[in-house]
Amino acid sequence: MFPAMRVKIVGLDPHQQYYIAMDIVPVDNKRYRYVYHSSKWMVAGNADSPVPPRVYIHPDSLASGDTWMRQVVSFDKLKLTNNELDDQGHIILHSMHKYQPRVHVIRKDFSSDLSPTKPVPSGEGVKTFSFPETVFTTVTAYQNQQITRLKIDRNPFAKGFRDSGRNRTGLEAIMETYAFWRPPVRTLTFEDFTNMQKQQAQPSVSTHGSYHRPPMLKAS
Amino acid sequence: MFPAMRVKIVGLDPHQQYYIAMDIVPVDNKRYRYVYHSSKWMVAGNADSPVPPRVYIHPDSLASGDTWMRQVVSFDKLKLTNNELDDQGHIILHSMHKYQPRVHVIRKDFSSDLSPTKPVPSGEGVKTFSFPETVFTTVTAYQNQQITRLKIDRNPFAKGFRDSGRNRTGLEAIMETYAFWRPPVRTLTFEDFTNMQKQQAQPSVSTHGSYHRPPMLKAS
DNA sequence: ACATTACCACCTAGGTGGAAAGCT
DNA sequence: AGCTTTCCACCTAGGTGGTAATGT
Repeated sequence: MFPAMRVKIVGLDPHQQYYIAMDIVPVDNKRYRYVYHSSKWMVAGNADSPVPPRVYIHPDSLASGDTWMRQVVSFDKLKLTNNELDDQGHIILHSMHKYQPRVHVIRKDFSSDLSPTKPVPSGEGVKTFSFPETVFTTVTAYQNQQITRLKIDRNPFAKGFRDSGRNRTGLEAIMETYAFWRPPVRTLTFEDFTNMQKQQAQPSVSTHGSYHRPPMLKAS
Repeated sequence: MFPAMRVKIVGLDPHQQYYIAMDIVPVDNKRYRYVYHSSKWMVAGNADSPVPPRVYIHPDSLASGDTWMRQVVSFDKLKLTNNELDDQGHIILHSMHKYQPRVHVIRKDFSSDLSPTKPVPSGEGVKTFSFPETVFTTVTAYQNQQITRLKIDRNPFAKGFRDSGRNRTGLEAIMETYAFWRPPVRTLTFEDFTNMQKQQAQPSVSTHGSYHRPPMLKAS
């Protein structure tokens, strides 16, 4: 998944162990198509039947609150597929649907059975964050030349497609629309976990930067 | 370091956490040179002054006994250098000296301060294994065409130097001398850790395969 | 004389979008 | 017609020994 979600976490108990995981949930029950002349995604019927949900457990799991808070937690190894029979542990999504990634912070002593193929448990000891500006629409081929250009310009692995001599003003115009020229780091805030026993903390969530339009994800 | 040391571990407490680490210690106090006409390493004076010892902590650390025992533990990411000012965390060795790798299994509750730059602690809760057939002589350039050929034939990254059409009988002759046509997996055996409280276990060590001659390691 | 370094071509391994073919 | 798959060139990133230059 590119650009990758990156989060910064504060307020964990430094000595407590946590898993961090991501899943991706449908935004609505619709299927979409892209209409060229209006440059918009339009509803094109009801969603396909749901697929078995999967969870991406961050590879640094299990780690202490201290370890998690000292780094930017990046989900750049998370992979998407539209193959419902996938056996590579990738997250399975339908193409041409809208989705929302969620970040879960799971206290170790709470996670009885965290698994890539089971839904993330919920309750005390699990905090879930989602950022509305990270909603995206899945595709198998890009529908919009501006998205393609952004991918090529931002992703080191697409360097071979860069046209260094091309018009830069057009690019700058895109940057005004798509504000992730650097994929932003989001911040997940907890009340001090020490208080959390008595008082159910209300996590506050702040965001840096925003997607004014959903990035498209190409399934591979 | 190629070929990499690979070990199989049995007899750990499945629920106990362990570090696994490797260090490399001098075999003697001598410096060597290779004599072509006799195809032998000869003593060429006393060893250079020792360098600050370093420890390679296996990247899967910390893990449970269960996790360690389920896999072959490979040290293929361990790197050597002759640069005494190295800041990449590589193990520092003198060229043209003889060395012996050691594998350490360290119970978590025993390791007060395991660090890449501190000697491995010793005592109850730490078991150290070494295999005499893994002694090697360090070089900056290979001294022996047979070693070069083995490296090229066995290391996927050296495929570019393979001469697929060359004489195979010569190669087979080498295989009889150097028995690591596949780098062997060594077995580290513990008495059940559950007994270890009362009775100081005497680890028994078994080896599969052997180096009849030391492999040379090229510093990079 | 011999050991070491710097740079190189050549690999492994894997992440990109393009183009053409295939599917529905 | 629109979406998906397959294969490809082109990258990043990094592990090989060879070779020529450089120490010592």
